[in-house]
Amino acid sequence: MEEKYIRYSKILKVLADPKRLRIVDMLSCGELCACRILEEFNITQPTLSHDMQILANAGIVNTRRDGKWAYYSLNNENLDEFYCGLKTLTSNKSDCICHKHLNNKLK
Amino acid sequence: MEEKYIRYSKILKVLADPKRLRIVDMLSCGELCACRILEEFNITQPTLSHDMQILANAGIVNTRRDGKWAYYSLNNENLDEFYCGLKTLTSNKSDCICHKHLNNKLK
DNA sequence: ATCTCACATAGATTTTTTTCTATATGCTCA
DNA sequence: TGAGCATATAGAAAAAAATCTATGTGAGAT
Repeated sequence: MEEKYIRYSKILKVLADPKRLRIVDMLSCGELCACRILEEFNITQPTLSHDMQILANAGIVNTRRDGKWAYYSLNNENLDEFYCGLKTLTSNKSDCICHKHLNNKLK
Repeated sequence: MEEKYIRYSKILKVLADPKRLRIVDMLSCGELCACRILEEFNITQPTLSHDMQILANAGIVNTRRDGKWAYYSLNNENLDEFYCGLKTLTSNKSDCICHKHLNNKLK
């Protein structure tokens, strides 16, 4: 199996969970503290910690430690690259919104 | 949990498998017969059949039966909607490549 | 220094997913 | 009609993921 399918499927797997998806949505408008995220879910703290690690390992979120608090934010660069690449992968090549966007940028 | 997260995560889960992702890539340039897809993988026929059902149930591929052959193609309408919605979901709202694209189309 | 609070880690259990073998279905052609 | 082929379904086994309880760690406050 080509490496790119494995790479993309790993990120997809990380996003393929309702609560992780909701976490990403919550972070889409800015950084949040772990305790703030936890408030929104009916899960235990270790479960959230585990999920945040999964998101961080996949390069989807950045982690920042401040004293005893942990702050998370989206890694937008990686996310955009992922979306673009995924769309390219599964679109009829040479007619990709991603390419159009990049081309516009280059003009 | 809001319904939209569940809905998107179901589709993400379906795509979160290297071989299914590769199948989608193979189909991105046109319809293929099941037997043609099977040639590319080291899996048994029932495994492929199962995966194609998963892809079809998620609305990612269309199925067409012709005699004893099964043909599959991408459901591009659903896929585009999915990409767009996912990007919107996880992007800082009001600054979405998807919106820009749609706006351009409308002009 | 020690207590508390926020978070991380370990380990176990349950649930879900993958993928196989065996078999059924249903079409086509001699 | 019956043989052969492509695909689907059933059921089981194995692998992976989710999520809990218990406990560890490290920072800040008293």
